[in-house]
Amino acid sequence: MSRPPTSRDLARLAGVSQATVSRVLTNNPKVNAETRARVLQVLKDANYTPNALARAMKTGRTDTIGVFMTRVTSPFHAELLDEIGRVLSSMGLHMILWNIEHDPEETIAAVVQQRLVDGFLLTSATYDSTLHTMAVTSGTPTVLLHRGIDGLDCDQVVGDNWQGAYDAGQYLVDAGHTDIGLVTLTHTGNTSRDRDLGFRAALADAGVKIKPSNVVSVGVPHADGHAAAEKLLSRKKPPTAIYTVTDLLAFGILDGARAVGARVPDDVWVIGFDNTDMAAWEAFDLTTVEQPVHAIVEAGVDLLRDRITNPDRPTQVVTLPCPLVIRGSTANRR
Amino acid sequence: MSRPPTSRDLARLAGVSQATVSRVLTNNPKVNAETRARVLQVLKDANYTPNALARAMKTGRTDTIGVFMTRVTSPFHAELLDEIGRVLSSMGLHMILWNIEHDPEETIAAVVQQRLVDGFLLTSATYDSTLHTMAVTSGTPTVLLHRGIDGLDCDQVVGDNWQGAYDAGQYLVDAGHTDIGLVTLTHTGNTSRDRDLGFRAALADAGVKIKPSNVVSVGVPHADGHAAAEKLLSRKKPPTAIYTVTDLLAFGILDGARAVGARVPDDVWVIGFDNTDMAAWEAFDLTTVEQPVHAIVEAGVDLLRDRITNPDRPTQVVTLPCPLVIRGSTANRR
DNA sequence: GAGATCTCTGTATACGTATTCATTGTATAC
DNA sequence: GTATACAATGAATACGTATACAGAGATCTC
Repeated sequence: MSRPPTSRDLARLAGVSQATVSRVLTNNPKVNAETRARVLQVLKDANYTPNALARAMKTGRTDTIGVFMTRVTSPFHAELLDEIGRVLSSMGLHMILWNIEHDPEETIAAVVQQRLVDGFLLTSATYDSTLHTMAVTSGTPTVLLHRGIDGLDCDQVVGDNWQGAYDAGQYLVDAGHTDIGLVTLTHTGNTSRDRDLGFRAALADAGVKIKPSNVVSVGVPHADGHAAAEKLLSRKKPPTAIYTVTDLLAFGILDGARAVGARVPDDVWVIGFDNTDMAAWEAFDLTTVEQPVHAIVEAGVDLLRDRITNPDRPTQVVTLPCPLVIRGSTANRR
Repeated sequence: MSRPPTSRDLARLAGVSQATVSRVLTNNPKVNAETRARVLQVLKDANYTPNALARAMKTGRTDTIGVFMTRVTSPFHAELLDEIGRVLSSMGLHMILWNIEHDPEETIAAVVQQRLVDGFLLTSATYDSTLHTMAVTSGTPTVLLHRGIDGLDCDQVVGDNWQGAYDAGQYLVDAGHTDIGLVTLTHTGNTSRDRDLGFRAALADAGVKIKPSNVVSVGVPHADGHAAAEKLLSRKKPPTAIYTVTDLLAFGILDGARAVGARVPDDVWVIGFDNTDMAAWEAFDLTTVEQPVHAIVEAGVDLLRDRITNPDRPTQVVTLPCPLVIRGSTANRR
């Protein structure tokens, strides 16, 4: 129990060379059926598992994927992480998880160089971070998931945030809303940007002006949505609908509405973005734009594995549709 | 860019032997100050990072901790994971995350043997799983976090679930409740068990009987809490308070109450367990027993690191207090 | 029946680092 | 002045695996 048995130990036990044991382990066809059977039996009896480090050092592959994420406690991110774990595991891959908030830049830079992983999944790329460029220039296979970077020569899988936001805007306009609140994020991801721009485009196309005072830029937490709602809804003439760029903010907005006594959807409609599991809870019953988490992760991991085996193929950007999911936080009242 | 530079490459560049470069890297004092400076300069210029695999193979340490968790999307687990990531990262340790639901038993067994990690943090131990025994008998340093196993010879850090539950029960009894619902979990963790037993003990000590029909056993998801609440509250004479063993179930119960038109706390009080961030949201405003996540993780990682450097010290079980946090889902009405 | 082909196995080596051992040069002691 | 300690470095090796290479039988071809 002190030292795990090595392939050499087992070779001795089976009366063959270490090379033959290794051949059995790697399913090398050039090994006699009887020999293979005998070796397999010995391996099984000894409950042997190859040393992953030695194997990785020799083959250059670790069967491990590095995942960079932020704010795991955010419902959408948790769902994304869960899905990534599920998909990687189903392919026999391990996952090392780094949190962009916690891990200092130099740690990340070191990791990118270290070849600890066969590839990276970046889920939280922002324009003011250098992580994605470090990853890409390191030559390690990398896929941007969920958040993309326009023009970056790197595989990317993103939702069609712009179109989803556009649909949400159109839905509000079609329902007759003209005084509409917009709660956006201050940070610089492509998601929040497109979810902002697409929404504005829909309103502009319909000739609906959005008042500057109806636009609030906030941080990511629930409390910020709460504060934004209080600000918007405690005005003399509050907007009749509020759209925001994440479900988490929408939950905050719903809570803020509760706090100031505004009824949803009677007094104000609320629309979020992500369609997290929680959006379907009675407490929120939130109309929201769905992100196809499963499809995004599936496609992303496929791209990554493909690139690992085929590093020189041209990069690819996959965009997946984000359908509007209508629930009780909005209601056709026209 | 194709092949990362090795210590041997840099040794040549610096005009020293590979051994000297290695000594510089490991802060070996037996190296001349000038030589060290020259080597460091070369390392820096080349932007060199040691190959983690080779280093791990030689030293037997990977600076990586394996974390086993389940249902990352559950709010409490997400918070726990986030905290674990923060603490490990602050100590320069990487984290490999496995999900007990997704990863098959044999994968886990292999991992435990592989020496891929310096130690394990198990956060979801249940009595009907064999994971913890596999980990412990493998000889790899292991700490049980959050969920413990009574009598297991293994370091453990858990909240005082029994006492927290007892306090919650006493609080309800003191407020005059006599018809109390209890929503428990069907699975076999020590957490749900103690949160059940402690609560019952408080009621028993106060001479309050708990009707069998008031006890519902469910699975973990929100929907199960929802269903349980509907069942309990749609009776002719529903209980005046419901206590449950996780916040997630409590959220479901609150939503179920909403669904059947029961007002909280006017018609029914609700108490959860965990004090997740969400419990403080207006939508729930949940009275709940706090789990000291930060302290649990901090203590657990300390124990783990201690055991890694000192494998033979006796095992230790740390129990941390779980205070009751009173919010709007209950109100003193006597 | 001799040469050729094929199947199987063992020997030797490499991955990149940390570390033991031996060696050189320098300083110290007498 | 030699003997000894010490500081600094290089050469060699080991971690455990995968694989190129070579060699030994066995089978086949004509």
